[in-house]
Formats: sequence, C-alpha cells, structure tokens
Amino acid sequence: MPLAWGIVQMTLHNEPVLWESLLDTLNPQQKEAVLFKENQLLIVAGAGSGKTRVLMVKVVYLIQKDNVQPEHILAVTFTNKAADEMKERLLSLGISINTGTFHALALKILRSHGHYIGLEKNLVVYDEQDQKQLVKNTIDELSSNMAITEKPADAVEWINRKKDDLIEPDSEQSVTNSNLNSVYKYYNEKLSQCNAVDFGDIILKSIKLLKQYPDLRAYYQHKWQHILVDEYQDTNTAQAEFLKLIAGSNKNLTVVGDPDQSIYGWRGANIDNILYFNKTYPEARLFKLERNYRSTSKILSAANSLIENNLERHKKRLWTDNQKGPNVKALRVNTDREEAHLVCDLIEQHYIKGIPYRDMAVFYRMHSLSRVIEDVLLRRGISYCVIGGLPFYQRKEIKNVIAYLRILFNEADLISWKRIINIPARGIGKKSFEKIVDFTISQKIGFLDALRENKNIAGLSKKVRKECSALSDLLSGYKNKFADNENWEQETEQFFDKIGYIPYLEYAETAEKAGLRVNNVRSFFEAVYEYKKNNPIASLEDFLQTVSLRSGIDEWDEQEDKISLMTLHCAKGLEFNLVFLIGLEEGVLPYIRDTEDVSQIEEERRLCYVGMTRAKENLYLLSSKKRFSYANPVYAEQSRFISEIPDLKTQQPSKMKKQKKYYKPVNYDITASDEKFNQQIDEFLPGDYVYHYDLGKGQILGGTGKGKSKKFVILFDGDKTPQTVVASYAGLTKLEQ
DNA sequence: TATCACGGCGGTTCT
DNA sequence: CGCCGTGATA
Repeated sequence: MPLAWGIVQMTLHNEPVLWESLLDTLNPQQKEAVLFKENQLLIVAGAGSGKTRVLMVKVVYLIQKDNVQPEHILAVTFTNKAADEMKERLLSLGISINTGTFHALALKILRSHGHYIGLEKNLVVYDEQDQKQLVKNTIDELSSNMAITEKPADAVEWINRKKDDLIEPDSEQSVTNSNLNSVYKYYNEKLSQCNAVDFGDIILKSIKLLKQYPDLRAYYQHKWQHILVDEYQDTNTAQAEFLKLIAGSNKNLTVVGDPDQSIYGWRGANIDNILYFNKTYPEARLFKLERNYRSTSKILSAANSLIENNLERHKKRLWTDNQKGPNVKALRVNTDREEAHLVCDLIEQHYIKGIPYRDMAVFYRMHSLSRVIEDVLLRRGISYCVIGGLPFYQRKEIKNVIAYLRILFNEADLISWKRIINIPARGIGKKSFEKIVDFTISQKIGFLDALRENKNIAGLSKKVRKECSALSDLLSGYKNKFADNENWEQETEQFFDKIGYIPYLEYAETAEKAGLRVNNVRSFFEAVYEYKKNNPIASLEDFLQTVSLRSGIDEWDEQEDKISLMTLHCAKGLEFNLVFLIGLEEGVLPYIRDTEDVSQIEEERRLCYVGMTRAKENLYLLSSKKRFSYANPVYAEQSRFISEIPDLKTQQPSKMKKQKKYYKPVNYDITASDEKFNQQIDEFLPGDYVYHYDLGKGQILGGTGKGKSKKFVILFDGDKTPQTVVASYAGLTKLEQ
C-alpha cells in the first residue's frame, strides 16, 4: 500500500491531479470499482489488495471527473488514525473531504441537533470505566428490590451489546433477562440525568434523531451525497442502520471490507452486514479485489490455506505476482523466555541484513504476552514500542484531570464529580458526597450551587462545609475563566496548580510512579496547547469531546525506528516486512477452550489470518511448550492453526543458528514451581557467584522475600550498580568460584 | 474518613 | 504476578 501510493504521489507531485494517470496505476478490477457508479457497491477487498488506494482514487475521480463537490463526499473509517491518514493523504493532493469514524460523525450530529431529543450541547461521552461506575450505582440502588447477581462489568457488556444490536430496554429481546433489563433501563435514565452518552448511545441516539426528523435526515443525505466506508466487516447493526439513514436511497455508497478479517464479533460487529449487503441494498454491485500486492507468494499461500479452513465465508483466493520469498517458519520452543530470546536473535539477524526496526513487528493474542518479550528487548538494548495497552487518556491521573475539566462545562456529570470530589483528599467522603447529591435532587439545583449552599445541607461537618465552600469558589471562578476566555488553554495549568494536583500526585505514590504520573499530566497540558494551536477557535468542550473518542492505536508514532509490539487486533490495516506471531498455542490462539463453538474458533482463525497477512517478506510463527500465566506455568499444545497450513514443518530452535552470546548450554527454563529449584534458591547466599542467563556472571549482595517472590540484589560483571532480580524468573545457576 | 491488608480474578478493544 | 474492590481498624 505505501509502495503503490508512492507511485501515485510521484506522479502527482506539484502538478494538478490527473485522474487518468491515477487510474493507470490500478489493475482492471480496481479500475472497474473506481469507475462504477450506477449503484451502491460493495468491494470485497482481500488483505493487501490496495483497497485504500482504490478509495483514494475514487475520491479523486469523483471530484475531478464527475465534478462532485469535495464537501459532499464522506469517508468513514474504523479508527481515528485511519481517518486522519486518509485526510492527510488527500490533502497532499490538494483535496479536502470529510473523514471520520462513525462515532465522531454521529457525535457531531448529536452536538448540533441533539437538543431535539433532549440532549444538551455540552454532553459528555462516558467510556467503559465511567459506564461501570454508573452501572454499579444503578445495581446498588436496584438491589434493595431485586437480587442482581451480575457484576457491573458484565452488565455493561450486556447493555453495550444490546445497544449495538439496536435493542431497547423493555423490548422483547431485552426482557429475556428481567434483572439486566431493569439495570439497562435505569442506567439509561441516569445517563440522561448526567447529560451523558455512552458509545452505543452516540449511534443509537443519532439514529433516533434521524428517524424522527425527516428534514434533518434529508439535510445530511444532501450534505453527504457520496459515502465511502472502510472496514465494513467490523460494523455493528446500529452502525449499518445509521449508514442506511445517512445514505438514503442515493446510489453513491461504496463500502469496502473483507469478511476474512472480521475480528470484532465479540464486540458486537455483525459480519452479516457485509455477507448480506445486498439484502439491504438489493441493487448493489459486488466487486472483488483478489490480487495481493503486499506479501510474498509463500506468505500468501500459507495464509490462504489457513483461512480456507473456515466454513462460514465467501470463497475467494488471493493471488500475487510477487516473488516466492523465504519460507514461512514455524518454531516451537520450550518456554516463553526462550521464545523471547529467539525472537530477539532473529530480530538482530534481520536488522544486520538491513531491515530497519520500524519494519518489524511482534504480534500476540493478548497484552500479557508482551512482558517477557519487552524484558528481553530491554536487556539487549533493542528499541521497541508497545502499541495499545493502557491508553493515555484512560490513565487514572489523566482521567481525573479530564473529570475536573468536564464538570466545568457539564455540571450534571455526577460520575466526574464523584471521581474528583475528594482528590486531593479534602475530607469529603462517600457519605458527604451522597448528601450533596441528594440535596441537588431535592432542591433541583446544580452541583456547584449545592456546594455553595452547603450550610443548608443537613449533616455535614464543619470541616466538610469549609471545604465545600472553598471548592465551590475555586470551580466557579474557573468555570467563568474557561467559558469567557478565548485562550482558555492558558488557564488549565494554573487551574490544576490551584487545585494542588501535582503535589497530590507526588505525595500519593512512590517516587518512581509519581514521576511517571506527573509527566503524564504535563504531557496532557502539552496536548491541550497542541490541540488549541491546531484548532484555534475550538472550545474546551470541543477538546474534551475529541479526546473522549481517542485511544490506543491513535497514539502510535511510526516515524521512530522501533520494533512494534501489539495485539493482533491492533495489527489490522498495518504491514511490516518482518512479522513474528508469538504464542501460537491451543488456549492462547485460539484462545477459546470451547472447541464446540465453531464461530468463535473461526474468528480466532481470522485473527491469525490477519496477523499473517501483515507480513511482506518474513513471517515467523512461534509457539512454546510452557508459558507463564499469572506466575503459574501453563503447558500447551501447538496451535491447530499451524497444522492447518501444509508444507509448514515445525522446527526446533536447536536446529537453528544460534547466537552463542545469548544461548548458554544450560536449561534456563528453571521455574518457580520446581521444588528442587526452590530449595536450591534458598541455598543462595550473599557472596555467592551466580550465572544469570541474560546478564551473565555476578555476585549476590543481598536478598529479600522467599519462595516465588524471592529477590536477589546482584552485582553483575561489568556493571557499576547492582540490580534486583526475581529469583524464580531469572533462572540463576550457582557457580563454583 | 483514611489507610491498609486481604481476597479474587484475569481476553481481545475499536469507538 | 498485579490490579481492583472490599472490609476492618484507627
């Protein structure tokens, strides 16, 4: 994709865009899909088949050949990052169109017109954490009347699925679980009281709005006469309905996707949207892009063989003219440690051959698998970045900052109030908070007013009253400053100074964590400035609503020369020369233990397929006989997916070229559960010389803990400062010296 | 109300 | 293992 796009950019550099020259870069199938315009069309585009390019050229073609006004074109993508990328690429051709995710678009609609259905403009978006909090309150309150056994997290999941599937409370499909139905209904009421929406609501309420107001619908249908949707296989029922409403009966709808890459079923994505596209759009034309430009033929044929094991799929077989390339390699090792070392060995080998780190990636089924790899990469001094994990805006210290800002423009946001009312500790605890909330309800006033009138709230202590007044003064003051001042961004830092937030972080945590958190908060302030610089007329609300829709993959900076570590879900849409798929074991990938559930296994298989098809030239599939899971060893068979690929002989690493430096002919797979080893560990004493498989020879200076958590302080040869290592994890061997 | 210690439990994660 | 929520105690 980048390569092909490079050609396009070269052709167009500093010249008026010529759609003819762009069309010339396309193959016949791609060309056909671009030129077709009588009806809605579905492009089933295999991995690496240049679908992004087709979408781009189509946009250019529409504008230049068909004289479509750019503002009438809308491109919908799966992530913010994809939206930004598309926008930027087109901008480099001098073209500006609307791009965004379903949620970003729908949120804009709600902000502009949500007041028709009772939503104020200053609404906030609740993420899963906020949802859990609100559902917890809901369950607590309902529990006096009914026995609700579901955990808040499960209830949230249930509610989200219902919203994705367009199922309302009290409807036939909701009352099947009467408890959860009640939670659902009451939770929705609470959301409205907070003037908040969750992610499901963003789509759901937009649908309601568009259905209820035909002129509004007509307005958007006119505004977006040409709609292009990427990653259509991952849309849910609600999103498909939303699309149907904004597309109307117009014939200019293009959706692109690949059913074989549908990996979000567990989150409500409805694969039928793409499989039965013509049920909704009977006249739609189907195009298939089956030529792959990304991978070597060996990688492609391995991936093809795998995915052909899925029964619920549209038949298609990707082909390529690319060279054969090196074999796909399946490697089985003894432990996760060994796997990590092997990955690092191979990384170093390929790096020497000229593949930059930025063109390498390690994929895994779940984040927890990254730890061992990270550890080894770190020790070997190979730079890497982990994509995903805990996103910046979900960190506690950042969520608190956001909560403070949120209440300044949406006083009704009780979840945020609850979050910050006692941070830093000011003696206003749970009980006092509830009293204040009750007061706001009985007096029908806002939270800030309630804080100010604390003398009328029964049962508050003198100290609490004092704190309430102080908080009320502080917040009221800044509420005005933020609202009235165009340069509101200049107030943020001072605001948190007044609150005493940084000192709070410094006192509350250990020095190391405190530093990290303070840095994060400072980064947040920088992000505020950055945002304001790029969006000079934006308000604080705009900023907060933007960040509420951002996360994980959006933070990725691909400029730096680092190896990327990420989950398979994160890998969708990306490509790398060298790809490692680790943890290819039964119980890890496929994760599901229930071998009966075909559709779940098939989704796991698609996940594996997505991972494999990210590789351009080199692909390694690694598995380990033993792996640590929450500090317990787990033994697993090699994944069935490996045996589903013919011609793939699993190699033992012993047959591979080793870098002696890192491989010592001892079994460094010594585990905490090994009794003999535990006894051995207890015999290690300060002064003893030991061998550490990574760090080499060293002398024990001291130790703490015992058993599994036994730690040693060791001064390794060549080091100036000693290091602390966890004995059970370090695989130490005693040296006679 | 604040703090600490303990128990339970853990997927993937876009928006 | 490490995080989170809960319950006991000052």
